[in-house]
Amino acid sequence: MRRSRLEDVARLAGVSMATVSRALSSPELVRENTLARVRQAIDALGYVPDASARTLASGRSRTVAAVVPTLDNAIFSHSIQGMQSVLAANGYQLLLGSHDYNLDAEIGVVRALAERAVDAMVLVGADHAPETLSILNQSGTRAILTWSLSSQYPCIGFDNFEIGALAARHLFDLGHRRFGMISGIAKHNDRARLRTEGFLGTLRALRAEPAPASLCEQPYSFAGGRAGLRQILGDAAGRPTAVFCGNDVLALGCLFEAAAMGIDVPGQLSIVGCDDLPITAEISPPLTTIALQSKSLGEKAAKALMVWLQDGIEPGRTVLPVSLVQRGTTAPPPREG
Amino acid sequence: MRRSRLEDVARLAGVSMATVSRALSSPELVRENTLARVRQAIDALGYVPDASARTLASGRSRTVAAVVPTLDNAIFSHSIQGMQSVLAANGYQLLLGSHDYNLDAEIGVVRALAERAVDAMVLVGADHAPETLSILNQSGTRAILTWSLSSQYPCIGFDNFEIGALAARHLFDLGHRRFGMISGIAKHNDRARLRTEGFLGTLRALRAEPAPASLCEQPYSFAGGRAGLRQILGDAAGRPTAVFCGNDVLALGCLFEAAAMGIDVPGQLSIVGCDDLPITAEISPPLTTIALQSKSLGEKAAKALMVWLQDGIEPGRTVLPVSLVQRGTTAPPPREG
DNA sequence: CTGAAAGCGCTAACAA
DNA sequence: TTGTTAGCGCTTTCAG
Repeated sequence: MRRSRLEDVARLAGVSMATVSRALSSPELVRENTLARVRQAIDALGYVPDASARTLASGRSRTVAAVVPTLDNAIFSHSIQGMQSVLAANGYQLLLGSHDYNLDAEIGVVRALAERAVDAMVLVGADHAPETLSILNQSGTRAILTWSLSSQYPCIGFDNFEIGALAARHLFDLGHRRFGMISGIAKHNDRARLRTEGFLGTLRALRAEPAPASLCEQPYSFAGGRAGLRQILGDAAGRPTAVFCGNDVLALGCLFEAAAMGIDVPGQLSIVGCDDLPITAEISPPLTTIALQSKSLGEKAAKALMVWLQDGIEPGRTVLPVSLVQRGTTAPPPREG
Repeated sequence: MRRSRLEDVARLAGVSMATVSRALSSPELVRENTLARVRQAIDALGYVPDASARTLASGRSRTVAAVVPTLDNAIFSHSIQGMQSVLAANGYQLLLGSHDYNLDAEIGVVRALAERAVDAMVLVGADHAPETLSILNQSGTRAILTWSLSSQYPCIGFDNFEIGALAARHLFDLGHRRFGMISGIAKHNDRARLRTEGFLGTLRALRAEPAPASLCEQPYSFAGGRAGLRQILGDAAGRPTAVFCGNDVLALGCLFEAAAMGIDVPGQLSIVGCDDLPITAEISPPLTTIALQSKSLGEKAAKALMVWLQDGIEPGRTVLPVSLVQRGTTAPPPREG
């Protein structure tokens, strides 16, 4: 028993294919009575429309693609979850791709997705291979950048420089003068780069720039945070009293390592993270972090996309607020002794 | 300048459309020389094939859909990440849906996805609305169940009853005799139900079944775990000395609440979780939990799907191993006094 | 090894 | 308000 088609429904309902098509996509154009007959026929046959035919004929796929570095980080899975809800509520589906922080891999993912004739694509960050952009261009796929800000493309994100600056000012104001930073891998990642620049630039202006030995890059994992702390604590001499981590996962790793090393937090060492993952408020001591609201980012990006696709209004540049949440891992530095 | 089509490539290369089509999907059927000319034309025009046309004509979309309760739980985002990698490596794309643990919402999601003419669908659990199954049936979409086991459908998952049993035996063997359980919401969730049954059934056989007051259901969140502990600790009289939580998020919430209440873990209370999230090994005390390997589940499900789609071999019923990892939150019960 | 031609199932003018 | 009809861009027999 083969899958039923529009024609079968039309025959059973005693109307034309066009009417069934309208009943499906613009019911307001069909008389009440006819509509009922069509719906009955659809139920009776268990008719399921074929999206590829619909896409081919209409030129719109009602599908949006999102390409993220990884789903293993809660901030991305949360923002995807937020996007997904909004999209589904508008009858759109989400195609997903990931590239594990590799912009060359991203090219292939974007190409594969562009072939799918998606109506729009969501990318993370402002760093992309030229080829990625040209594929988007040649296939005529609309794109929106998230997490970062851009002057060239529609975007919705955070001021990552300001995030670093916020951390710097908070720690400086507490009285710290010797700083360290554990950044994510900066290559292929403008968010990581800008946070570092914001942190260091602000400290420089305050005449408190850390020594290069107090800076390091680590992969976004607990292990990375642990290794980072060990690395920047190298020599006991100019040892930092405060460290800013590129995100909460690094900060948590750093905190765990401090505990393992018997370093009191925040007594001997202050730690600031970024993202405000739910767990950061629960552990002990709770983590001082910079709140980003990733879920809201996803929802807002999806909403902007819906407006773009449905009303043709291209999204501009939206800057989402960031704020430092002081909790238990920051305090004034220990007295020199 | 409009997007170029197969016909444009054919004209430029001086061959027929059929040859270009073959050059793309079965290059081994085309003479070396011709192939080169076609490839050159493709590059020159920046030709990107249209997947909807290809899908309509061939009946295969090279797209797989996954429907999960939520991406907010790391176990699902990890398994999706695992699936995604395997799929991408085989030239398949992943369409994503979620329903927030609501099986009625799942119907709509599955319908929307089935319309997309996906080649196969991955569902979570064995609990599904009859309508969900009939949509899959009528649209001829192949489906595989994950996380749970089923005798009716291809599946790859865990023996959730055994998970509960494992926790029960571990705690009983440590000497505990008064037990509590904080389950996830069992409605619409066979995993939660079976874990509870495994736990209670095993204790019953050991003549140590907990009182109903020591059992509760909570949403999968830290707040749920906290509320759960407060609830089952109600009366100090028959207060449990050990509690099994439906997953690690609940267990973590439970652990946080115990800390807040000044209850020593594991001195006064033992806690067992399930999932083995990375964080459970890092916090203090580290959580005793049941390891599930969610990423591997996703990869294996995707691989089974690839075999099904490419070689026509329907996957059977795969049971993935589970094992209890004893860490710091379980110990013998306190001495009565 | 290559070409011609018939659809795949649906939408969107245009007509009625 | 409804029907007729011509494609959408590609794959795939079937011939040659």
